[in-house]
Amino acid sequence: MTGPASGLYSPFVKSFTKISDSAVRRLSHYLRFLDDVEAAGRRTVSSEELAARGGITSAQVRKDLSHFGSFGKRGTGYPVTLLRERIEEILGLGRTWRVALVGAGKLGAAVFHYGGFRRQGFDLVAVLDTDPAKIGRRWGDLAIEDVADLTRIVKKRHVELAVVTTPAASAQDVVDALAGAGVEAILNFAPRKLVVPPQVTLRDVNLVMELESLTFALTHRDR
Amino acid sequence: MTGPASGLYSPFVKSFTKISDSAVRRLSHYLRFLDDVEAAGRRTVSSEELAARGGITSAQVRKDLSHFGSFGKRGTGYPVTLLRERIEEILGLGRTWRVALVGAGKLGAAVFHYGGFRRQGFDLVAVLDTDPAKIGRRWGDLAIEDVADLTRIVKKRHVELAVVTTPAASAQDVVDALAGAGVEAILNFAPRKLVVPPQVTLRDVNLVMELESLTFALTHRDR
DNA sequence: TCGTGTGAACGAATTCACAGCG
DNA sequence: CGCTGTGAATTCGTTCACACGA
Repeated sequence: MTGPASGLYSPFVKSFTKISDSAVRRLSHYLRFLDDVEAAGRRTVSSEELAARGGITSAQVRKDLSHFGSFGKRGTGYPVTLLRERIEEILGLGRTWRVALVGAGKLGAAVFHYGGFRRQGFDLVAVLDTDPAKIGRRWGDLAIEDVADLTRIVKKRHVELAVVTTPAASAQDVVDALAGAGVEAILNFAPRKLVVPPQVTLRDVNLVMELESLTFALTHRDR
Repeated sequence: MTGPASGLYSPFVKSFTKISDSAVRRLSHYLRFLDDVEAAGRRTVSSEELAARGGITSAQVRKDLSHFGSFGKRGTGYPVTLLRERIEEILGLGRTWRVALVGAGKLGAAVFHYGGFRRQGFDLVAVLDTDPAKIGRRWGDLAIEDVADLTRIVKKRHVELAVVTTPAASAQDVVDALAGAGVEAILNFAPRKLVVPPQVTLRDVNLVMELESLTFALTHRDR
């Protein structure tokens, strides 16, 4: 996909190495809005409308999208369906991703049951835990398997992406195993700073950090 | 830095309205590292060490801290305990915060059982749900209560902060009620863009968005 | 005319580099 | 000497403002 115009779905002639994190998040935003708008039967949408949600300006929307091509029509706006497809493609959602969930506790269960998961192209192919009481139990059409078999399972099922919901203490061991087995990206919910080799993309979600950013805001806002 | 030495615990003569979000997150980072270092019995720590975790430079660390005063000693580094206390104070952790949890599903349970919660000054004073089968059930020393009583409960118990783990469909109603009852900050896990009045600070955690930022990275990294 | 696409201007955040203090 | 604290330089992200095409 990255080279000069091979056919069809390859408009990415530039390398996008400099797209900021916040810009990527905004693309996710636009995507969700486009889903709504499309469901409502609208055919086109303006940058102004895309911006209306969340403190984004229309110029920002246009700039974001212009990094990836020009999808809009002057005087009209953006065609809803096309734009949705293009953003999905940009975000890498034009395919399914094989995901493993490590940690079958309450948080793992919450992730597992979370609807938007499978629907959006994420295919959960394994659930792993260390607890003998949980191993073998069925979650939907998957049986919980032993973390001891992680490497074998990841390799055999070509897991590309993992969600880690283990306790903090075991998280580093788990990501070492995941990285060793070839997993390319990890979403970590364990409240622990993890070290991963450079070829692995890691993202942390940390409840305490989020709460602290709230208490900071409350403490320092001018009243 | 901060103006002419008023006393003791009030070095905040300037308004910190311009501290960036990422800077606040880094403060949380430093705090966690300081906890470790302190537990290990160290007395001082350098900006270089504080930076070592996560792609932060030592200059960044010094700059971050310098916004709030000068806590370090040249040639020596920062005194661990003092710096920890100061960062806690900066983040608003010098007190406890009264928290309500709305949504007693799997995610709510995960948040509830999350250890680092109560330990770090967050005092959970209510758990609410709509499900009659759940209402009345005990979670630890709290009974799950009816969301219909939210306003009364929030007011009576002086809830300042709420964590929303309801399904997407009910999240907006819940935050409307929370905001109406005087809650000042909300951490939202429901996958829905929420509207809150300006005096309420809202933070979203969205699984799909996090996954999309991973698939974007995987799709566009140069191999 | 309307709204995109985009250079140019601006502003915010990070890094550099070094003076100065312990 | 070692390491902080901080202006200056730089990089990065956002907003402005308008030419241009549908």
